[in-house]
Amino acid sequence: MADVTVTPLPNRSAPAQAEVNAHSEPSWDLIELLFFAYRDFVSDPDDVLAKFGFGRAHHRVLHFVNRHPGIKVADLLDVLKITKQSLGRVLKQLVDQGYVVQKEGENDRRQRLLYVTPKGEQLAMKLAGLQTARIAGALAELGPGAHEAARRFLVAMIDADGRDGVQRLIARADRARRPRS
Amino acid sequence: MADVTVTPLPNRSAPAQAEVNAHSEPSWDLIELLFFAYRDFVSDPDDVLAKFGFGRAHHRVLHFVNRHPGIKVADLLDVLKITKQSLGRVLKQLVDQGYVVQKEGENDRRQRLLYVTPKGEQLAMKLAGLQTARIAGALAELGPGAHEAARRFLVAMIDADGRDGVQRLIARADRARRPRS
DNA sequence: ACAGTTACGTCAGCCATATTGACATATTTC
DNA sequence: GAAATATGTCAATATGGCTGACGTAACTGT
Repeated sequence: MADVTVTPLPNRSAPAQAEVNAHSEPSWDLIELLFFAYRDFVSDPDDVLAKFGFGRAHHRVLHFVNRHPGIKVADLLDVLKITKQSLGRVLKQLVDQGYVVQKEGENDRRQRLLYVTPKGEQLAMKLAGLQTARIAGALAELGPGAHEAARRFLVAMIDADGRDGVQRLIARADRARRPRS
Repeated sequence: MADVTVTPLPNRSAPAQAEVNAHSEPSWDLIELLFFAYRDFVSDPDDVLAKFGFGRAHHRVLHFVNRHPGIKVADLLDVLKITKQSLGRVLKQLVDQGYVVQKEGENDRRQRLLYVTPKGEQLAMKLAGLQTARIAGALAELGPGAHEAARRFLVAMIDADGRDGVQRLIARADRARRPRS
């Protein structure tokens, strides 16, 4: 595919964009900015986690357990899109070291519902704080409405069929962590 | 590295709570949306790459060599922030299989300047096309100005000290790939 | 009540990608 | 000519994915 045709496209940093599609010039700027932004975004937590002997995998598990107290193992697997074997390794470490606890489900005693301990919550919140600081710094540089613009862009970047699920997940988590508000 | 000191923070959630480093409620929505959006963003190329026996590492190398014809190995290492040993493995595969070629530097014959072959360019453009399609689809759902808003947000998310370098990199690449415009 | 399904765990092995550290080889620079 | 630079390579190690197979407890439906 793709003759790399030289389309002049005087797309300076001005507003009013070109309608880009697969046949036209790639969106080099956003492709690369996503790469760099995401790399830096995860680097802050990485540094802290390294001191605990943890990695990114632990972060993701801890994060979603913190956000979804009582989440089922199966649901966590679904969110992370990894196998139970992969999850098992990091989850075991988090449990053994007292960051996460497992409780039997009340209705269904096969389930191992996951909760963060106070120690786990502390770490999770610390990591979230780092990422929030970066986000807040970025949004502060931009005008009001930047938060909403970023949110809408990111939502639109998610697979169409997973989009609603993700948004429901986020909304549900907001309620879960704020039981009596 | 920041004592995690208490910071009272009248937290209406359950027991013994939350010390956010960033003295405010975490930006849960953007934190999670970045995770999901980026995961889907890289999944399209991943699927194609798998058919070639390549992975994400190959994609990154191919991408930046394509964008920066004649890039020095040292500069590529700097952009990717990996070690030369890590680069060496994937680069060797790309060279052996005819996606990338190395040429001696004219001024400095120690350098091995990197270029994509036509075959390499074709693959790089195919992958960029997939990511561009996703981006274009997202931007099309949002109003005009969404591209610029996304660009500014992502730039602001990059480490302050790397930001200028990244933007110069992108601008330079735009010129490099468009020699006779 | 029993068969089948579900939720979860675990053992074993493989692969990709990253790391550190040491060393080798040209080549350029001072 | 010595030192610094650009690159390559060998070896060992860690992390975090994967597949496949198997096990066990608990729920579900006829």
